[in-house]
Amino acid sequence: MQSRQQLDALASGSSASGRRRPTIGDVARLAGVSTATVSRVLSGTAKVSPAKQAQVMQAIKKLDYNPSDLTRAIFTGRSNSVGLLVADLRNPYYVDLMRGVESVVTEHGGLVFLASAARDPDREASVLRAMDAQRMRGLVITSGHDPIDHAALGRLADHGTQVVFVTRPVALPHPRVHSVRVDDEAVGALAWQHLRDRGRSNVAVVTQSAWSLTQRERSRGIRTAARIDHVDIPEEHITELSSLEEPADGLRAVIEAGRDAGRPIDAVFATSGIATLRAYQELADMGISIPDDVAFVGFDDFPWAAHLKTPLTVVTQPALEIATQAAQLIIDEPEASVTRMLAPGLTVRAST
Amino acid sequence: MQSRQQLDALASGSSASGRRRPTIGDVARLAGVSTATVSRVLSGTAKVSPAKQAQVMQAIKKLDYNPSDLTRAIFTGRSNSVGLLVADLRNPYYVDLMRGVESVVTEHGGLVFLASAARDPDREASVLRAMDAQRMRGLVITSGHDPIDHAALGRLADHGTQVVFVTRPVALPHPRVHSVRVDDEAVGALAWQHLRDRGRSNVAVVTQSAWSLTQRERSRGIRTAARIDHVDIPEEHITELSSLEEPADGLRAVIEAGRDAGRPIDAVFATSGIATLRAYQELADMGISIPDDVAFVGFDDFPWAAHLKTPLTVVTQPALEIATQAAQLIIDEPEASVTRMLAPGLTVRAST
DNA sequence: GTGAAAGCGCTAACAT
DNA sequence: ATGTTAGCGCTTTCAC
Repeated sequence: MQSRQQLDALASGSSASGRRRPTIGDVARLAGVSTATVSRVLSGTAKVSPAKQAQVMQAIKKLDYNPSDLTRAIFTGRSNSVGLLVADLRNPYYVDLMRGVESVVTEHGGLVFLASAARDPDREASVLRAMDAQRMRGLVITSGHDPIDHAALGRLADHGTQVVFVTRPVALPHPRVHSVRVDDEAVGALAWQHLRDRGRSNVAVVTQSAWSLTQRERSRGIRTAARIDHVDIPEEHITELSSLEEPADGLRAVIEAGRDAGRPIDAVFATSGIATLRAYQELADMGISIPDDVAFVGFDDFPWAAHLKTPLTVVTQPALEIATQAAQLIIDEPEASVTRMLAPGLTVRAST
Repeated sequence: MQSRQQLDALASGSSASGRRRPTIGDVARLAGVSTATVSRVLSGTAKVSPAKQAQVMQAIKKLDYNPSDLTRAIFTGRSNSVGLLVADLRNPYYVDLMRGVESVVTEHGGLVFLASAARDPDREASVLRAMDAQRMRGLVITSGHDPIDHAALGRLADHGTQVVFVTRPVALPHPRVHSVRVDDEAVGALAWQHLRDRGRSNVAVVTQSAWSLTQRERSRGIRTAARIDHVDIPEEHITELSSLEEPADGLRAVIEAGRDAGRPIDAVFATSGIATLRAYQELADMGISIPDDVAFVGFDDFPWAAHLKTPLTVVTQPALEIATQAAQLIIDEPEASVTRMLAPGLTVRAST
C-alpha cells in the first residue's frame, strides 16, 4: 500500500504532501548519468565534465534534492554532528557555551546535539549511549556530575569521537580526550587581589559543591593568593551550598560566627554562578549591606548583573572563547590530547 | 593502511584505542547466530528462543555493542532526533523551551539538535537544510525571523517531519505543521488589567519589533483590553526597540512627550524579554522611579527578576508546558494540524 | 571521465 | 523460531 501510494505521487509528479524524498538515483536518472557521477559532483572529489556537471546540478535543483547525512555518515563511520552535554541548562554560562559551540559547528556544516545530564548519573549514561549511537564527530562535556562515566567516554573516544572537557580537567588519559577551561586557581587569585585592593581581609567563600574539582581549585586559588599576602582564609570560612534551590545557609553561619567572635566577615566570594545567586540571596535575607558590610565578588557574568539592587562584581570566564576552542579542537582532530587553560577576567561593579 | 591498522587491532583483540566498532555481524558471529536474529533480540519484534536470546545478549555485552542509530534511521526514513531552532539563545525563555523539549525527547530515547538562526535568514536556511539532511522526526521552531522560509519548512513537513511552531501561529497550512503558544492577546489583557487595578491609565508599550506577529498581538491585546475599560492607548505610545543591544530610546521619546503634554506616562508594558531589559534600562537611565513614577510590567520571568533594584512584575508564558506539549506532539504524530493556545500567568512584584 | 557493482551496518521480507 | 537474501541511500573501488 505504502509503495503504491508513493508510486502514485511519483507518477503524478504532484507536489502533494507526503511525497517520497528524491534519492541520488532519482537525480542520476533525471540527469541521465550514473549515481557515481552524481556523488562525484556532490563531493567534488573527482573531476566531472562540465556538461554532466551542469546536468546534475540542474537535476538536483529541479528535484530539490538534499542528500541524507545519515547515509553519508555510514561510510566515514562518523557524522559531522557534535554533542554537547551540560549539567544544567539554567546556568547562563552554559548558554554562552552552547552559543559558541553551535556557532562554530554550524559554520562547518555540522549540527549540535544538546543534552542535559540534569545532574542524574542514569540520565547521563543513557544520553551518552544515545550519542554514541549517533557516531558523532565530537562531544563537548561539562557535566558537573562526578565521577563521570569514564568507561562510556573512553568507548566514545576509542570509536573515534573527540571528547572535550570544558570547565574541568581531562578525566581520563586518551589521545582523543581534551580539555579547555579557565585557570581556576587564577580565578580565586583574581578575586582575592581585588578584595585586598578594596581593603578587605576577612573573606568567606561559598562554593557550589565541595566535591567539584573546579570549585575546589577556585577556593584553593583564593586561599593561596591570600596566604601570599599573609592573610589566612580559614577552612571553616569555606561553605558549600546545601541545596541548589535555597539561599546559602552555610554562609549565614560563617557570618554569624564571625560577628560573635568580634571579627566580622567583610567580604564574600562565590565560586559558581549558582553559588553567586544563592549567596547574594542569603546576604539580602540577612539584611546585610553590600558593599558597606561585606564586599561581594561573584562568578560568571550574566545579563542582569548590572541591574541588581547592588550591581555585582564578578570574576568571569571567557565562555565564548572556551566554547570556540573546544569546537575547533573537534574539527581539527589533534593527534594527541591537548589541554588549554584560559585566563579569567574581572568585571568590577558596585558590590565591591 | 587504514584497513591494515584495523585488521591488526582486530587480530590482536586489543583494547587499544581507535579500534574498529563492533557491528551487528560481529555480534552474530560471536553468538553463533545470524544477523537477523541479533536484530530481532535488539528490537524485540519477533520471538527468539531463550537460549539464542541469552547468547546474543552475552555477545552484545561482551563486545559492548551499540547499534548505529544512523543506519537504523535509513530504513524507517527518519531518525528519532528532534530539531530545535531558536532565534536567540540568550533569551532565558528559549532556555526553558530547550529544557522542556530536551527532557521529553531524551525520555523517549531521542536526542535534540539545537541550532540558532541568530536572526540571520541565510543561517536559518542552511540550518534547515542541515536538519533536513538529518531526516529528523520533528522540528520545534521559534525563530523570530520573519518571514520564515516556508518552502524549506514545507519540504520538511512533506518529507514526514513534524513541524511545531512555538510562540507563534502556524505559518503554513499543512497536516504536519502545528503550533503551541501562549494566548498573546491574553498576555496584553492581563498586563492591562493589572495596571488598571493599580490605578494606572496612561500606558506606554515597548515592543521588540513591530513586524513580529506575536509582538503585535500582545500590544493589540493590551489596547483592546484598555478600550473595554474606556481607556485609550494611542498608537504613538507603542514603540519598537531600535536595537536589541541599546536601551529603548523610543520609550524615552514617548515619556518626554507625555510629560510635555502634561499627561505623563504612568505605566510601561514591555512585550518581550529583551524589550523588558531594554525598557528597564531606559527607565533607569532617565532616573525614573519605579513604581512611583511609572509602574512597570515586563514579559517572561527570569531568575534574577526578584533581585533587581526594583523587582519586576512580569506576565509569564508557561515555557516548560509549551515545550513539553510541542515535543509530545512530535512523538504523537497527529493526523492533522493542531493548534494549542495556553493561558499566560502574572507574577506580581514591586515594580507595580 | 564515467558507469557497474560492491559494499557501509542494519532491517524486513521470504524462506525453511 | 531462525537463516538467507534483498535492499535502505550513498560512496568508492575497479574497469573501461
